[in-house]
Amino acid sequence: MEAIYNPQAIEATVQKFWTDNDTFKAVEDESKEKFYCLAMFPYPSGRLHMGHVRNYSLGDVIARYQRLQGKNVMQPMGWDAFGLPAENAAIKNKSAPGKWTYQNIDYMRNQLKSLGFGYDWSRELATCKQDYYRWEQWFFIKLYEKGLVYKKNATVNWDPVDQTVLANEQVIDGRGWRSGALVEKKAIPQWFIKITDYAQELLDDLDQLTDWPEQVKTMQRNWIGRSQGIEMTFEVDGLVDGKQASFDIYTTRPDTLMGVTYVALAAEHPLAQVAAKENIAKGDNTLADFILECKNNQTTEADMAAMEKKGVDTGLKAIHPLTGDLVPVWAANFVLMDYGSGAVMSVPGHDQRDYEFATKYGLAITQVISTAKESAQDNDNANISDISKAAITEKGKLINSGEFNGLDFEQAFQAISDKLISENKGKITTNFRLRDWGVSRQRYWGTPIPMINLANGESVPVPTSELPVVLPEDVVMNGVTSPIKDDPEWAKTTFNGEDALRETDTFDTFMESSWYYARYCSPNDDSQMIDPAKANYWLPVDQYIGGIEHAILHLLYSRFFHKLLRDVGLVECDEPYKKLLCQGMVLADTYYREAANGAQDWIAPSDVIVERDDKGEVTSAISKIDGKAVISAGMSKMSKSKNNGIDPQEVISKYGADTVRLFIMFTSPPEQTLEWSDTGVEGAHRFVKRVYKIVHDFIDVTNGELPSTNDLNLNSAQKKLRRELHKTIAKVTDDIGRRNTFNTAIAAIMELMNHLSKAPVATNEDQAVMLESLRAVILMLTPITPHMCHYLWQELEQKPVEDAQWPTVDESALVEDEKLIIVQVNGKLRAKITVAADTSKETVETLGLTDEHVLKFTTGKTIRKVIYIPGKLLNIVAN
RNA sequence: GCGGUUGUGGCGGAAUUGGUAGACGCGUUAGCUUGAGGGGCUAAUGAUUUAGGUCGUGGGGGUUCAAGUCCCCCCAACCGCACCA
Repeated sequence: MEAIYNPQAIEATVQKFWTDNDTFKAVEDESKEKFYCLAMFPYPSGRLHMGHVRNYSLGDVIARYQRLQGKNVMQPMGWDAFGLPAENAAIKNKSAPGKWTYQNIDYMRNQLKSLGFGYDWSRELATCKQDYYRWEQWFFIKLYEKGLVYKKNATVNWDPVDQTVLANEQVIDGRGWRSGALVEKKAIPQWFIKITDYAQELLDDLDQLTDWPEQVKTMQRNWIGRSQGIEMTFEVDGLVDGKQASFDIYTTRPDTLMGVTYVALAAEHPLAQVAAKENIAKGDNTLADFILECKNNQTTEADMAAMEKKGVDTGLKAIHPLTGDLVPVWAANFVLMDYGSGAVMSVPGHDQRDYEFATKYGLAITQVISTAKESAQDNDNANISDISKAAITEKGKLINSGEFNGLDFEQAFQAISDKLISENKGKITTNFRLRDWGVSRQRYWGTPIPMINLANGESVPVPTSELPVVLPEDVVMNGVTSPIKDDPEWAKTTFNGEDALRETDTFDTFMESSWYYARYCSPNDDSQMIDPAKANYWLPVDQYIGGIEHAILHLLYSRFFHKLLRDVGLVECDEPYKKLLCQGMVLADTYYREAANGAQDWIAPSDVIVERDDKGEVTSAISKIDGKAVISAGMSKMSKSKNNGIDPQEVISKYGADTVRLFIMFTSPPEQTLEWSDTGVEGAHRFVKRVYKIVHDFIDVTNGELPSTNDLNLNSAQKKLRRELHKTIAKVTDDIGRRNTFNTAIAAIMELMNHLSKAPVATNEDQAVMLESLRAVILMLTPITPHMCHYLWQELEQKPVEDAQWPTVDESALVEDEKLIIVQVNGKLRAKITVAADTSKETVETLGLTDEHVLKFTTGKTIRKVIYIPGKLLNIVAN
């Protein structure tokens, strides 16, 4: 065994061993408990970034730990290969998205291998390959046949100059990123999947997910947004366009119905459009202009919330369904046609947005709810609700509401809905905030939607015998239009002998990522989407790991897809992911200089030297290149735009993959952000070298002849060391297996190592305890630094560590014969006393009360109370 | 704006059930070691102090014998918001 740790040589050798021996090939085996460990597959963007390294290190640590626990582990890997960046890169490089994607996959696969992740590469898949997406097309048709798919008009971002649809991220400050043109809203026909049919089940089944973070479940609950309310019809006074007109409104606050002073319609609402025409006829263009202006509004919720709330009176009057009063009908930019019915009732007295709107436009504000807060006699009046200053949004008793006065929220809900129902003007409904899933994208690099548009305007599915609808890969991107939309020949087809055109839209890439976890169970099956026997062995995924940014959309779509798969009989369980871990982002220092034009010139952290004072506090930072000062902007997410990305490849070649993995697992708990630190990496490297050295020195000192472990007679120092060892095994097992706090597990191993490096190895007993300890240290580190541990285990045991067993705790080693008791006076630490473990409560109290340090604080005072927490703490209350 | 999260030494973080705040690591300081390496080892390291103590977990209040941990109010930063993945 080499005396000097050489990670490059060890890692290459060990990786070859794993490949040659198919170490991580997973085979169904009913006799063993299975463990399916999955980290979210990457988008093949070119190179791995630290976020990937963190994600996959977490997965690999868990997978290897479970394997040492004796489980039959499957850990697959693949590529989320469709998406927008490939199109952008193809335009930039004048290449085809497919070619770029496959090159990236080849490069990144090698990077993953160099990090030593234990994947079953025989299960690798790429979503852009037709043997994958053909089953997605097949499944979409199944859903169509089940009535879960429909087509409707929906709004997209339209770039009027490039004549193309833009993704939200391609719209910057309301303008197209390439053309700079003001982006418009445009309604085009698109395909939707009825996720709302499953809204209740998606909500209810969150309760089954006991091993998911509470925050993710809360976010999903809020996103699904179940509410109970009333849907009612408002009639329009008089005739509109010569006809009777009405519109529907949903509200969760029917108790405030008597406070409605106006109603608001979306600018695109048909009634607003008609009113605009009628107003023009009367010479008033205000409404028409406003509707035109709203065409340029952004559609994202965040933009909507941020923008100024504006509206225009349509001139129409609606009839209040209970009072019969006429209320003005406004068109407003904050009401969206795509949400609900495209109309809202406005209660400025009890809704803050309505309040601001009414104040701005001089609309009436009526108070119909009185709260306890408001009537409280409180002269400080800091929290008193005052209708003259703001809306009262709390629930309370009804006032100014005629026959409903005095009712509370529940009573009013009941009474008002009863009345509306009896007059046939409304009904109680359950509403979901969740909207159906629009899966159409007007882009090229995605799964072609397997539908055919007939001459008569109808759409029909592609016959399954004609699947897959193949996406051509040998294309040229012009930067604007999708190649399959550009090519008039591609869409041409026939249906029942008649000429017809294929759908040229492609699927949202969330479609592919919604079922890949299931395809991994039978990735090469060319006769079916999923092999139910195999899927039912492996599923659900026992541990899923990914970024918190996927907490809502990906995880919700994928839960939905799983239920769809279940309902066509391909899988049995109700949920795809049993346990979920959401890792935090990876941050790095950021530095910049002011450029001449005032912009920030971002400087890579590797080009910066920081200077410190003698307390270790950072005083300044200078550039390595020119020695001049740079400005520190603190820590931010590693990104191209801030030029603060650390290339995993460079760190691996300098320190080895084991060091990178150890640093990442040690520096932060998994769900927190991780701050990159070069000195921290060096610290991790030092530890790896220490472990290597202690095993090397042990083998050296014992001359390869392992000590006898029978009939040992340990002295107290040896017993103490053994107690430390078994305490560490217990802690590490709990930290990795239950808590997923790898940082504290590693800290505990480091602490043990600090004891071990001071322990003697002179006698057989010394060596026996040391051997037991080193075996445990290697095993406990195997999930984290697998290459070194494989090598050391081979040296020590002449066997592959991957087939070893996780160490077990010897309870008898944990028994302590002495306890440290903390003695407090009035809750403040005053003394520490050591007593035999079986000392009685009375004795400890006497010892505590007569301790000289305690007496200093109790003399002249009366002892009021003595609290004893056995074996831990004694608190004396005296005054 | 809405929803979610986070806030502890010079820094990353620990404290799992309300019971010694600061484990482990980084940095810094001092010492030892001819030391082939991005060295090794030993020790110190929250602030303050009259050296008895006192103060200290984003800020303010509260509950308790005891609060980083529980409750109320506030502040700041970060993530998501349906066409980035």
